[in-house]
Amino acid sequence: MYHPRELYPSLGTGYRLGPPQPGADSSFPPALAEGYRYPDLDTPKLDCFLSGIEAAPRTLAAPPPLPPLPPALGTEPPPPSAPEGLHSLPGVSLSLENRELWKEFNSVGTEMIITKAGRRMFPACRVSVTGLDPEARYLFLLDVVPVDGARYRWQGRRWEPSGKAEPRLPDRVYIHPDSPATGAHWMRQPVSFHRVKLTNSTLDPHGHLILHSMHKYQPRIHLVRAAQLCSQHWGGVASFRFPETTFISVTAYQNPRITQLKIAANPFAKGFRENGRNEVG
DNA sequence: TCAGCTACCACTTTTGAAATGA
DNA sequence: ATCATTTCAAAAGTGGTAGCTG
Repeated sequence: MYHPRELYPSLGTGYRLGPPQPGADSSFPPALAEGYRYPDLDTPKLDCFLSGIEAAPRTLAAPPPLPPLPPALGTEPPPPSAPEGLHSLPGVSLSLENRELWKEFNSVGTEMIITKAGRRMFPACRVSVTGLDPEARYLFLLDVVPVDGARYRWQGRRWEPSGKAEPRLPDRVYIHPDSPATGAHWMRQPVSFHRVKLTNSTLDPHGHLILHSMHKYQPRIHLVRAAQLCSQHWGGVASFRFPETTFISVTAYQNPRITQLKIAANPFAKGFRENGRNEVG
């Protein structure tokens, strides 16, 4: 048993993404790879946790793009039983563990607070995985991508598009702190991304995922078969997204029903429940 | 003027080191 | 001496809100 946090103390944060290096051994045609970014290994932070591991090559192979994103928040029919995704890892599947909670939020229109210092997502993305090679090593990654090219505005009762989206911000990816770990490790128990933090600070120095406020986003989870964090040759890639995890980023909650749901479901907000801070008497 | 953002507040859970016990 | 459990203070995570800003 190894202890990833000791080996890679910087793991669990997000890293700036950059384009594939020329000459990378991509398994996919350039056209399909377009739009997908990879950890930029030039960042000092990444170099930091790479020290001590083998001198790793600097480019990761490219998975193909994901299918089109779902329709407007809160208006879509119930999602299919399986997440949409693309595989070069045959037999591997992911399921959203806290799907019922996500569906509850999604039925109202999920909002996620973003702050300068970084705010966790609630609900968090928690998935269980099957079909991995128990002996092989894998990386688990999470990123958040814009759903469309619109900015949104809360109009008292619903979210409505309100102009063009802000220019896209630098892509970052969150590397699950257990990465890399064996398939047996990942399949042993659900994989939680509850430590992911979202920020609206474009100059964020902490590696949090940078988003624009009042924009609609979709989290994606990527599973990469690779012995090392920065292995030159990926043994395969599977990318997943769950339509019910779509959300709008805000700096303050707009929909009171979302506030109620957050208070009811998030243990840290217990003080705001009726039998908590607001209790009369 | 006002929508959106920030800092701070009170409250809660989580974390980890120290103390204690077997 | 070692390991497991308990205790407790500090850190971190919540939404509310007043005030600021462009």
